[in-house]
Amino acid sequence: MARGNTRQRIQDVALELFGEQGYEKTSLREIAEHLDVTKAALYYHFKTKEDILNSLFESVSQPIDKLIEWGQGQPRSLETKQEILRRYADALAAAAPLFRFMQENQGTMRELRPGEHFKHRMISLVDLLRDPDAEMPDQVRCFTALMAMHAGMFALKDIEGDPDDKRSAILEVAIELVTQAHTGH
Amino acid sequence: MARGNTRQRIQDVALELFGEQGYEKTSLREIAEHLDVTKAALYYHFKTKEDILNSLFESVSQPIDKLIEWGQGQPRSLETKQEILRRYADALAAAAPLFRFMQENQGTMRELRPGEHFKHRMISLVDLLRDPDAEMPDQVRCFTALMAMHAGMFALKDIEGDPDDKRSAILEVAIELVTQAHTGH
Amino acid sequence: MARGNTRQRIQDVALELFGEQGYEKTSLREIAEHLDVTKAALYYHFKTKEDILNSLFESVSQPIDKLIEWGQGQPRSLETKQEILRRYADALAAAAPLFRFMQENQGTMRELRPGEHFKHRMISLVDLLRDPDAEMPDQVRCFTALMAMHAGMFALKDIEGDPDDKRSAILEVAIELVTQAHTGH
Amino acid sequence: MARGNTRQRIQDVALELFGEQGYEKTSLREIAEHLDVTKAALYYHFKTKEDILNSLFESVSQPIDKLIEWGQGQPRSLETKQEILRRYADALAAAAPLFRFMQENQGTMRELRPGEHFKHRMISLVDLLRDPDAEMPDQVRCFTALMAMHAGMFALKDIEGDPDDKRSAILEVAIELVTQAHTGH
DNA sequence: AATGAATGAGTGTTCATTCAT
DNA sequence: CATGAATGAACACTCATTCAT
Repeated sequence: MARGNTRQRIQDVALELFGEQGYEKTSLREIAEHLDVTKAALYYHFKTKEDILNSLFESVSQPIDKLIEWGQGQPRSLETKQEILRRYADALAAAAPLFRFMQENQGTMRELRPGEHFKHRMISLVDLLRDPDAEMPDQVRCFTALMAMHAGMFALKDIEGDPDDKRSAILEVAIELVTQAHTGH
Repeated sequence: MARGNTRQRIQDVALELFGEQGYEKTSLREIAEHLDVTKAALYYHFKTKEDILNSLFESVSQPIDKLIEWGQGQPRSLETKQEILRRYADALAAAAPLFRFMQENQGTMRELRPGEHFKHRMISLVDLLRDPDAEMPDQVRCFTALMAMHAGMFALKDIEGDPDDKRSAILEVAIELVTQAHTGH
Repeated sequence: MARGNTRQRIQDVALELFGEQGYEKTSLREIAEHLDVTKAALYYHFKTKEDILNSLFESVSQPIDKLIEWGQGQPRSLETKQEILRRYADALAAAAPLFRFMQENQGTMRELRPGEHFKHRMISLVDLLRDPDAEMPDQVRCFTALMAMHAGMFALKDIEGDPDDKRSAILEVAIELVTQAHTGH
Repeated sequence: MARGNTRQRIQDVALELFGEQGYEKTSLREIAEHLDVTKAALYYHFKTKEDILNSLFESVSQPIDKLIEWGQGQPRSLETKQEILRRYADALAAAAPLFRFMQENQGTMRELRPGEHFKHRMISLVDLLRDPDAEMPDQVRCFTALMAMHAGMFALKDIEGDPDDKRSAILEVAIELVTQAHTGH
């Protein structure tokens, strides 16, 4: 009945519940019940609750790390910056539930390992977009471009319209912001 | 020893701890210990833990409600929209710790009363800024303007620079976004 | 506004709530709220919660004590026994809520002072009705006569019929039982 | 050390303590201490405190339900009614502690599930004994017959005599009451 | 690969009671 | 005659975690 996919199923259910209710408010009992196994079974697959959370980030970390690596190897041109945003939008869409979770649990993330890592990645990303010698408003534009993508992906439900339209509109605005920052107004 | 300021002190400590550790991870025991009173004393002043949180929002709700009311009484001109952003920036600065808390506990807020209220207020605010018949990217610009102010106020610590500079840069970018949306490119 | 009747009002509300919810499940907070005073006010009028309960029994003790005294001064005739039942029925009706409370809180009563007292009174009453040398079934009849009056007064709600009819029917059955016991079949 | 009998032991101790002190006044801590386990262990076996109580009633419900069912399939003759009382006496004796608990916690029972159930069973039982068209005193006799058995089983400690004698005397009186009701005086 | 049974530390909440004012 | 403020002890319940089987 139960094959070697239990680990994966735990991750799926955990992501779903963490996203719906938050990390703290989701208990291992709940996860276990959703899977129709005992709590102890979870401990066969993961050492702690935090470990389950950590594991969820492993899959999403790699694409972003690669994106950063790629960006660092490119010329700091406008085209590069725009491409970074496009690729980041794809990464966001590919791991939407996890980003949604992070968005809603920023506080919890702050004191967890993956939170630290993610923060560093975000800083690296912003650093690829901004020019450290530019005026403050241009710095803010780059920063805002990323923030807007995060927030927009999930909080735009309250505005009517086709989801794909929204997503491409967000990307358009983000690119515009970075372009303004790059060209200097 | 016991003066009439205990209620206020509870609110102060609660805001501080909720902000630092999140609502769920902050226990009433902790709050009580910080105040050197017993947990039961908290219950003399507030009916539940959630009640403490609710009370924190009462002070911040009024200014925003007034701002919305003011905006609804104004012509939907560019000047009005810019003034709304300026006033909102002030409200944000005046209740910074609470906004920071909300930013980091979005998930928790979602299922609490003040969260619901706040969401409605945000929608009302966006509605004052955007033109419902405009293109999607313009809608996104208005939405982004507000989001940027929220996120920027707290997450900009990782970029060096004078806090006041940052704040005014954020406001500048937000105003710019709304201006673009208003003028139609 | 509040005159010297607060003590009485506390007793009234306490009797009502103790009866509805039981002694243990009724908190002083509840009583105070019903009266629109603070808990502390209750302590001005009564030393403890148990004290409130005790005070409720004072008014009902006297009539029963007098009944017992009266019975002990009478010849142990059938007429006397029947008259005891009649008078007891009146006492029961006069303090119905309190008897109802006792009926439903026998366990709690057992370990409280008034419970002890009441038990002694009941034994004295049975002793007035029964002949200690009679056969066991006759003893049981006398005992049952009293029990029936207690239980019947409150538990007969589930049978349709006029309350007065029920009460007089109960008394009739009780008298019959005691008569059978007295005459020896 | 840990065998599969813990659930049963919890029930045993709970019945004992609920009976001695009442349901409300018995804490889970106490039960746990009597068993030398932690409170949390109780929650492995039962979902709530009320659940422990409910479980105690499961064993006693069945015999009474069967008795009612049996009675409903019999002719409404005097013999049937007498047999019902006899069988009910046996059920009472078999689950004496639980009935004693109910007797002393009528108030608590009133608002609990098993209390509701039990009340319905009692009504069904009385309905098997009484003739709904009979005079009120005859109805009362049937009702009293059952009440007497309940009360008598536990409250007769205060009269000297052999317990078995008492029990059979109670049954005798109960049968007599129902017989009078059936024959019409 | 998983369960059954349990734990220790904690949670939010309620209670009867006290006492200075 | 009463309140405002507080306490200490308890309560039902939940949690992440452990470990023998």
